[in-house]
Formats: sequence, structure tokens, C-alpha cells
Amino acid sequence: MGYHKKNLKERLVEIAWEICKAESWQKVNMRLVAQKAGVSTTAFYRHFKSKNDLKAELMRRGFQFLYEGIKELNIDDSLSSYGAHYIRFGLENPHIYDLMFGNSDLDMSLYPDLEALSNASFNGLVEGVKAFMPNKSEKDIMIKSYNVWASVHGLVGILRRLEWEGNKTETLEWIEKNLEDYLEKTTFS
Amino acid sequence: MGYHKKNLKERLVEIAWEICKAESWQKVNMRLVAQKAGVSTTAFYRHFKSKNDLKAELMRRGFQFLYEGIKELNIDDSLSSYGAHYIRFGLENPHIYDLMFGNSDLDMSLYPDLEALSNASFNGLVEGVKAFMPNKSEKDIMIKSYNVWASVHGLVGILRRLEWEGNKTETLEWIEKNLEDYLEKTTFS
DNA sequence: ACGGAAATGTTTACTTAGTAAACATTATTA
DNA sequence: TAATAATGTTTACTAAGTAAACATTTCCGT
Repeated sequence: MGYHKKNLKERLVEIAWEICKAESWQKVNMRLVAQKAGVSTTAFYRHFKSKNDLKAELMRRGFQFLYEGIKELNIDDSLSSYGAHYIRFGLENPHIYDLMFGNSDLDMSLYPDLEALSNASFNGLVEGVKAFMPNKSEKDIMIKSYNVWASVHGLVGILRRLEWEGNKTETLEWIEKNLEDYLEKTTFS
Repeated sequence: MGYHKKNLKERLVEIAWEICKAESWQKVNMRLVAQKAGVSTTAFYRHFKSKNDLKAELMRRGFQFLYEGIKELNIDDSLSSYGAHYIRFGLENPHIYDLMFGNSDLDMSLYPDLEALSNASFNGLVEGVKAFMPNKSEKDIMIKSYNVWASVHGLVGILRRLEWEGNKTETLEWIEKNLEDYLEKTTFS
């Protein structure tokens, strides 16, 4: 009710997150967010320098969200289950995933912490691959790591696209239901 | 000079294509395109129903552009060279690639020919994979095909992203210079 | 407790962008 | 050649991001 709201910043982020999750980042606009928070259109600018700053904040949340799930995996779980987690995250949170891994026009150099977050997950993957193929050269391990990364993210893209187009073939259904098997069969064979 | 320009539609597409290629789809806006064509802001709407229609047109061009190059590959060229072509296309025409394969908010069902174009290339890939692993089941061939598609598109995403971030590691340099070898080593091994 | 500075919210207003509607001109065709 | 269709222009509306000036509240040092 008061002129000053406590935690307005957090509420704005929360509201934006919900919209983005349910509708996509394109649907997030200041007027709507402000209105849902019961606040004037420009109140936002007391807490963020620009809309891109809000995007960056949502991306941070996205990484946290993704990592929360990954933390629950045991080290001795297979690389496949690790990859499957990524893929499921992408399929279950398509708009958040787009926000995080789409070609954002965001200038990442302005948000170095985001780069770090994104690198962190790749480094984890490299460790996993190293354990998976212990006798290989450093270079081969890096190559394989990039390959795994590419396969996983590429698959999310395909599944999302074809799902959206209503083109889900039997094979895709199978892949989606058996992500671990799929990964064993292809990427980790 | 006259009131009616011949080929205005084509000129608009051409101009939009150039902007998109050099700058990205986000930078394409009606006022700029119209101005470059020496025409009023809304002349556009005599030729397209909406900006999305223009996007669809550019995507069609993108597919043609991509396929022109692929046609030049011989059937007996390896699957790797086929994949490498895709990847190079993505790296050399990042903004066109984004337009074609990014998560466009475009409702594809409104542009069925685009879906067909995009499916055509996948079907070609399936044929290639079939030749590559002749004794496998239909299902395994489909699975592998999706995997190849995912790897190729995923790799473009990574290379683009890390290049943009200035994070190109030695390994990535190597991959980029030796795409065929990379693909043999990972996806087609 | 008090007076001003810092923080936070509001109002107003400007800018860019997509696009609809009404109008003007040229091209086409019966 | 007159009617009609096609194509271009003008005007204007709407949505969205955001800057600037103003208002209110909080907080801190005295």
C-alpha cells in the first residue's frame, strides 16, 4: 500500500520470471511487469539500468535453477544422466532455456558473471568426459567435451522445434522417453 | 523515379537481406528498409502482409542460399563434408543462420513451405546416414540422423557463442580449421 | 528528535517501431 | 476509354523502452 514497497526489485524479477517461463522473454515488458507489481511503469528504473539488466538477472536465475537439479546428481551417475538432465531442463523450461542459450543480443561482456556461470557448467562437463575416457589426450578430451555439449544443446533445439511444428516422429518420441539410452547409443558410445 | 517502382518487392527483400546479413534480423525495420528503397514507410504493406512475412521470405532465401552450396557437393563426398558445409554456412552467415535456425517466434504453420524446405534438408541427411550405416535398422538410422543434425547445429551454436565472447580456445580453433576431421572423430566414427 | 541527503516511487513526455485507414496515382483490361 | 486493380503516400494510432523532473519516504549524523 505504502509509497515504498519492500523488495520491489525481487518482486519485479519474480514477475518477469513467471512471464518469461510461461510465455517467453519477448512477452516480458515493463508496463506489464510494473502493472502486475502494482507500481508505476518506470519504477523499474530505480532498480535496473535497463531491460537488458533484467534479462541478465533472469539468466542468472536460470543457471541457478539448472544447477540446483544438477547438484542432486551423484558424481558416479553417468555422463548420460548428466546430459539427460540438461535436455530435460530445456524441454521442461523452453522459454527459460531460450533465454539462457538462445542467441541473445545481449552483450555478454557487460555481464561477466554470466559468462562465468555458463563456463562453470562446461568445465564440469570436461571433468566428466575426462573420467569417461581416462587415457585420452587433453586435446581429445576437449574435443569430445565440445561434441557432447553440441549434441545435447542441438538435440534440445530439434526436439523443441519439431514438437512445436507438431512433427514429432516415433523416433523422436523414443529419444525423448529414453534420453539416457539415446545418449549412450550416440554420444557416449 | 516514377510513382510506381518496378520490382519494389524484390528491392525491399534485397535490402532487408543485406541488413540482416550484415547486422541481424533485429536491425531490420520497416522505416529503414523503406528509406533505403527511397519509398514511403508503409509502401511495404502493399507487398507483405506483415513484417513476419518478410522474415519468412528471408528464410526462404536462406535455405536457397544454403542449398546452392550443398548442391555442389558430390554424392560420394563424405557425410563429414556435408556436415562441414552446414557448419561453415552457419559461421560465415551467422545472422542468416540465426534467422533460419534460431528460435524464431514465427508461427511456422503459417508458412508451410518453410517447413518443407527445412524438412527437405533433413531427409537428405537421412539418406546420407543410411548409406553410411547400411546394415542398421530404420530406427537406428533415424536416431543417428537426429544425432548428426543435433551435433552439427549445436556446434555452430558453440562456435558462434564462444567466438562472440572472445573465448575461442585452441581446441575450438582446431575444430574450426578441421571440421571434417572433427566430424570423423566424433559424429561419424 | 530533527533536518537534510539518499533511496525509491510517480508523472510526464520523448523515441522508435509496426501497422491500419484513407487518399493519390499509375497500370491494366474489358 | 472508362472502370478497376495495383501500387505508393499521408496521417495517425498503438506498443514499448526509457529519460527527466518531481514527490515521498527512509535513514543517518548531530
